Amino acid sequence: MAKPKSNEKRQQIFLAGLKLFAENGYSKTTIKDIAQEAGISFGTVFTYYENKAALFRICVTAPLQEFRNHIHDAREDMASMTLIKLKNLVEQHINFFMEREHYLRVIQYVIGQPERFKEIEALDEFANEFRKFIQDIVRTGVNKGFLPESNPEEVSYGYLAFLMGMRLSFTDHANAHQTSTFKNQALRLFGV
Amino acid sequence: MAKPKSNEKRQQIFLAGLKLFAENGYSKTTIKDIAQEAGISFGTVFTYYENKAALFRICVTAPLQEFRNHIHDAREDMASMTLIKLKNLVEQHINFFMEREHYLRVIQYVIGQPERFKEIEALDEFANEFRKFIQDIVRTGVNKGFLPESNPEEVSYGYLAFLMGMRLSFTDHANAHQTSTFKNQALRLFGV
Amino acid sequence: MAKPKSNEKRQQIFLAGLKLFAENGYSKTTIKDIAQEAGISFGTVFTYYENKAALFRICVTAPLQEFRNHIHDAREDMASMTLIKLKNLVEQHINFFMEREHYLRVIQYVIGQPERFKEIEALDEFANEFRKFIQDIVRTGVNKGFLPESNPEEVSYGYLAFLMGMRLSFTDHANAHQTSTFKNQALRLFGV
Amino acid sequence: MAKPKSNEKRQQIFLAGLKLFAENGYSKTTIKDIAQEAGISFGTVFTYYENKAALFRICVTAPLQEFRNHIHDAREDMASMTLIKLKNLVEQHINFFMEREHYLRVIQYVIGQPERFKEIEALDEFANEFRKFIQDIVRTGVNKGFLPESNPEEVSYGYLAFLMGMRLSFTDHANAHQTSTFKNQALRLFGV
DNA sequence: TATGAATGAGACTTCATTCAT
DNA sequence: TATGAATGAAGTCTCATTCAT
Repeated sequence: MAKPKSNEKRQQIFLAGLKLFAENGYSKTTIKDIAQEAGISFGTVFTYYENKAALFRICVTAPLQEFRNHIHDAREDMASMTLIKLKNLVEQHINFFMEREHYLRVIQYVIGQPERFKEIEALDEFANEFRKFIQDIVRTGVNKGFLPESNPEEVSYGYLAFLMGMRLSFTDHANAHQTSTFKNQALRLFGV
Repeated sequence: MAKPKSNEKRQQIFLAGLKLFAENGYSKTTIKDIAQEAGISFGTVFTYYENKAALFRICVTAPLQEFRNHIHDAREDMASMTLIKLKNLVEQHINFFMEREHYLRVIQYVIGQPERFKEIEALDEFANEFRKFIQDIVRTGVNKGFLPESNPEEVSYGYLAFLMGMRLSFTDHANAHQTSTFKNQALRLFGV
Repeated sequence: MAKPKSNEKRQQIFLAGLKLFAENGYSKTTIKDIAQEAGISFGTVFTYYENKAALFRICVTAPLQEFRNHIHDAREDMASMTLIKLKNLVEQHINFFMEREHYLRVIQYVIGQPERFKEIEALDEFANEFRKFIQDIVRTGVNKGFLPESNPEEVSYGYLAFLMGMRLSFTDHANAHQTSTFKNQALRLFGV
Repeated sequence: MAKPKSNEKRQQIFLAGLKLFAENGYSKTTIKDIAQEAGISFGTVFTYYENKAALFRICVTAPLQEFRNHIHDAREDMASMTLIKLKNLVEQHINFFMEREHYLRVIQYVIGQPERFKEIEALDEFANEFRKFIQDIVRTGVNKGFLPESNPEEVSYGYLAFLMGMRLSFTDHANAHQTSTFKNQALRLFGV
């Protein structure tokens, strides 16, 4: 039989893992910690996930779908893209990446160990998809005239670099650094 | 008389630690791994560094001085800053950050766990210093007229974010991604 | 439901620790040795005791209660104390100390390193209590006339010294040395 | 060639070892500690003693000669033994044992591990010699009439037990406990 | 399904010993 | 002879995983 089990508990474990892996890295995070965070006994973790590595893999790959949905929603609107819409999109991206500090760290963890984690392929695929999307926007914007002449690939790499680096550019975790600090700069990468 | 402690060996251990901490994180990296990378016996590591945490601390803080020197050299030239000089500086920064993949990963590791690593203060201090430097450039550039009107603080945050994120924006470790891919985008953050 | 922690196993570890700490001292005794003696895996020791020092602490302090009970039982009889009863008590003490060779050695180990082991306070307290008890007996005996005039404090120190030293006065571990060898001498310390 | 070397340094190491082995036991005491106490480099210890065990062996056996001399001096006087002389002798013994707290602990350490230390034979031999001496005194005293009828063997065991235990009967290391506290009790063991 | 006692691989670290200087 | 850098055996302890309950 598949996995009837309690999906609620499975989700609790997942969220606990996501949080703790992000905060402490893979090795420092223990199954016991995760169980405690999820409010269950550590033995139960193994009821829902084969082992620690399997849980980590899920924690890395599962959230990508959320990112993807974010992109696809906007992609349908490509034909009707305007500068106003781009500005809104950039704001959404910044909020999205700023809020996912934990998850970004997990991703960085995996990028840094490509041989160790095969999940990197899923990340790679997502990054390609995201850059393609940005390149489409640039081309559309240039064609429509609301963006200056640009190298789409350069913009896509630069914009992703910017988003990935935002949360690393300040060490304090106070929420003093608002989206607004970064929004103007992000738009400059589009030449606006 | 016995052989004195060899600074060469100390440096070998340091470089091995820097590389492996960056690649695998703190916990996954073992003293044995470091010793092997450095071509010595694991016991020798303890001849040169009190313990693993002390070695890590050095790996985090020692390179900062190099960064600092980089900045200070340019700072003396502030009065004679021109667009050409800024372009050269940006190119240097990009090369510098792109080459220090290992070290950047260590820094990210520490930023991500501020409670765990007190060395973060040294990082904080450096980041402040770096941003101040960028803000000076922006003000100078605006005054001299080779940069458009800008918010110096925003530029400094955005530029640091960009530099920190560059190496995370692509997962393949091929050296296909040259400085040139990022240089134009970096300059855009200055409004150029 | 899982198996609850077994008090039996806890006791096995305790006894193994008591024996081996006594025979080999603290540092020479390894957790592995203790586990082997207790017939368990070394990891299990840490299920029942936080660490080696904690186990040692228990090995030092727990048996004191047994000593105390021994004393208190007799203390209730103080009013009806006679020479016959004193002789029985001394015989009990000698048997008790002779049988606890292991434990005495642990105590000696702690006494010898007062800065290292704070448990020494519990030992101190017990020693005071024991000497007080002996002093009561001496006073009672002198009052009742079955003991000659004596300095109660001197007797109490001498008697405790004698009991502590018995097991160190012969190096062979044969059981040739019976209680009887020491009983007459112990009574002489009471002036009998 | 034998061992010309510096006898002074050899002696320094010996004294340092005696002190530290006594204070901390065998395992806890490191060669580095001993070297530091002796004011030399730890490598030099190996110039004078083959290894740690060899140094320990010397620390256990060498002082026995001093004990022996103490006894032999008195033995020559056996014919002229009197109660006065016995009292003096007992006082000397008590002082001697009270002062050698460290060394007594080393001896206890060896007694407790008879299989580990072959030096125990030297200890055994000394203990036999000492008890024989005490037995001679008892017999002489009984013959001369200044001691009551006694079992010489019992007295010798009891007296040695008392001397060995004295320093263990109080945990504080203050010098409040003078010889006098124990002298009367020691004499009681002789029936005086 | 949920629990946690039992296990042992593997990490960090200490320290006796060797040996080049 | 004196030194201390280099080494690795061995100890303590953590923690992923198994499995009986």
